[in-house]
Amino acid sequence: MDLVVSASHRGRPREFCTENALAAALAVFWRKGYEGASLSDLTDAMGISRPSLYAAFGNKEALFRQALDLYEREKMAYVGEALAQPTARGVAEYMLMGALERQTSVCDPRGCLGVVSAMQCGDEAQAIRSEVQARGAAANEALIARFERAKIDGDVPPTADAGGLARLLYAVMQGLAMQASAGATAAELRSLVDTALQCWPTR
Amino acid sequence: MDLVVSASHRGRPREFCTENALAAALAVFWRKGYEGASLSDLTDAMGISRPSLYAAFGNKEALFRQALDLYEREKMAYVGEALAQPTARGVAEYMLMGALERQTSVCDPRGCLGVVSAMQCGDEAQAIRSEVQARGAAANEALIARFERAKIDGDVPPTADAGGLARLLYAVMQGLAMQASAGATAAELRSLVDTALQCWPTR
DNA sequence: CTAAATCCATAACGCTCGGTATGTAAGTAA
DNA sequence: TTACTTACATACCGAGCGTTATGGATTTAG
Repeated sequence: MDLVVSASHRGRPREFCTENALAAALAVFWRKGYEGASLSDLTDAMGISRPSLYAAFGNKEALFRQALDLYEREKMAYVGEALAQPTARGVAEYMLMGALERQTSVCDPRGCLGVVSAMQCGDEAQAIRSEVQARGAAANEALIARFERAKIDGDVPPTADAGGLARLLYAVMQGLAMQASAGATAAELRSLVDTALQCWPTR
Repeated sequence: MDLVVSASHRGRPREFCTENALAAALAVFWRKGYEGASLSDLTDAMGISRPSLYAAFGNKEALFRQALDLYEREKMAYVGEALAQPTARGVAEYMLMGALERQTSVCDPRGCLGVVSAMQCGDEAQAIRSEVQARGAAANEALIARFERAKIDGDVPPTADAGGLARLLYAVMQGLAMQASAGATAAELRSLVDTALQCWPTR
């Protein structure tokens, strides 16, 4: 049990940047999903060999989890900002506009890593599926809590269903991601978001 | 080129019912998606051997298409009925209630065969993905046309965006299917649908 | 300079995949 | 019965999967 974690670089130093490699892996998972991304796809995009991948990241599942962390940290930051908006409508606006901006970005893949990976049903990927679904459920819970608070704030009518509003908003965002990855144009996605915001209550 | 299609059963008759076998295959595809369903999964559920499957249905892709036809014919019939409703709100109500009923059925798998299969990204399954997306796009176009007519009927305000309404409704249904296959309870799905209908314009 | 440690490259492992060749059983038509 | 047609059962194919064993290259520690 060697617990020496000293950063003294003994032995040959690695020849690639793990952060860049992880970003490349994220792009592959994002485009193809967890099971759709083969190790050859990953190593090709990362520019490293299979043993290097296993030495640096553990295995495919661990690599995916790290890519998912990076994705949430860098690409889903707007969700946290949305929850901090002062009104329920502001939350919905920030969420939908953030999602629209993300889905119409020209440099990132279409679709949502969480959405595409949560739909994978392979027998072996059940753990991944559960993990992604758990993270989505946590975000949904945060949305519900935010709308509950909005009821107290008088921000939405006290008869409103906070859980229903949260799940509806979440469903629209999931559908937005699906239609984006199905090839909808930016104008079509924008019309979807605009209409959703026109329909959103308590303007 | 033997064009004799006479139903004279020459040779050994097959020992299984193709309709039952196709229904069993549909259940497997529905639960696991196109790529997630292996030939072993399919033959086990259908109770037939691999060569029998290929003789009766062609190959895995052809089998999926036939299962998809069966699915649309038997499980998505409510979409056509929805489009025939007299008002735009009636269309939305019928669509969402039909989807809710489907997703909360106790005898069928959760989720939507189209949704789960459209998210498969494997290199080989691109044709399947395109096929499913094309069918979804056709349904979306029908929805758009229906809401355009609703504008003429004075059913929705003339300033409304028919395309936006159609894509929004479609997105809510996609999100509903996703949350259903992610394990949401019937009550949660019902709250989603109820809230969506409360938000729907021109009540 | 030697020894230990760490990384890279190649190739292989066992497994599952979709699809098929082969031989036999079961039915009809003469 | 005899010939022919069709379906079933078994076993196999080549390819791709995630993972790892092996050996050489490159660095630091003593």
